[in-house]
Amino acid sequence: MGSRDGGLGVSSLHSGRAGLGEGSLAILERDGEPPQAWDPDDAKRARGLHPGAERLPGLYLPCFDMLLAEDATWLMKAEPRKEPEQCPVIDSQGLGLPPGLDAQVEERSLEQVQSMVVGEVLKDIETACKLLNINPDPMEWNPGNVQKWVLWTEHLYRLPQVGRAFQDLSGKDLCAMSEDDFRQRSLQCGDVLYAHLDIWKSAAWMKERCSPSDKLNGTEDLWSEADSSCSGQPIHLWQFLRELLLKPHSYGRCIRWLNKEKGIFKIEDSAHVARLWGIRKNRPAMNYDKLSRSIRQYYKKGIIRKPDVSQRLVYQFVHPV
DNA sequence: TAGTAGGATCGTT
DNA sequence: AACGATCCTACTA
Repeated sequence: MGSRDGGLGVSSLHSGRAGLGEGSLAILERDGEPPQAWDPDDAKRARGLHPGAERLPGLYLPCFDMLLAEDATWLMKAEPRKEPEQCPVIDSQGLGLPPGLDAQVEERSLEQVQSMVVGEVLKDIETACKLLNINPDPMEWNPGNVQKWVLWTEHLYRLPQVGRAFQDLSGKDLCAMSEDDFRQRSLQCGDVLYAHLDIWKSAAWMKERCSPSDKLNGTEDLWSEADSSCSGQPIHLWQFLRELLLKPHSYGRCIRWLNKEKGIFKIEDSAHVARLWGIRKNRPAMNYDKLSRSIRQYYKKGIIRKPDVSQRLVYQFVHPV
């Protein structure tokens, strides 16, 4: 699968920008804010479905252009294709550099941003794999994995519920579906799910390119951990909570540190955390009542306790990292 | 009303 | 046996 068009529908990847913009890239766009609630108009604007509508200034990053780069060493020398002036972070105006140098500085800075962005995307996928216990490559998913991924994405980005629209589909089926197929199954968020799946497909495609021969490549580390955890032991609740806490830009809306050094955290959205745990454990009936009972079992095991000053929905890891 | 605490029981690994 | 899910009663903010 060495060619660009090899097997994963790469030619469709450019439509994936919307997913990036609403997901992992949100950290760059919104400075640490967690993903925003789904808004059909936003989604359509970002996807350019309204040709006349302006894109929000600085929101577009040519991530997928980079994922498509011929050279797998793109992390070091990816070439920006267009619109560098739209980069949200870089502003070399006013540095007083000559025009040529100015453009070079801008390009180098853009490369750094691109590397950061792709790195974040890969880390997010790695975390999701760990939390969901699924393979990073959608082609490997069984129908249960697909269902998990759909549910997870739906809850993480607060999309409208798709119900059983994607039931009984394998990962291969899913990957073979067009954007229109997605829309037919879910009118409201089929296109957004399609965009998110595109990101996963691209990441798996990159992994395919970078391994197994290129072990020294920087992206390899990102995946090896995910691989080991996917095939490993069932995750414990306290590990699950810790994973969520380590990704504040994705999960900060439902759980966050109050004092990371002391291991004190607060569950901001008890129902949401319980739902995510339920998805992870294939327990649709999971709720906070049951989840909190499990947390309380940790008291006597010395894993989690209530802080000295007890507060509602606030717990403390006995042994902070 | 929602969260807290902990006993009891059951299923899975 | 460990772990967590489920159901329960009593209590609390």
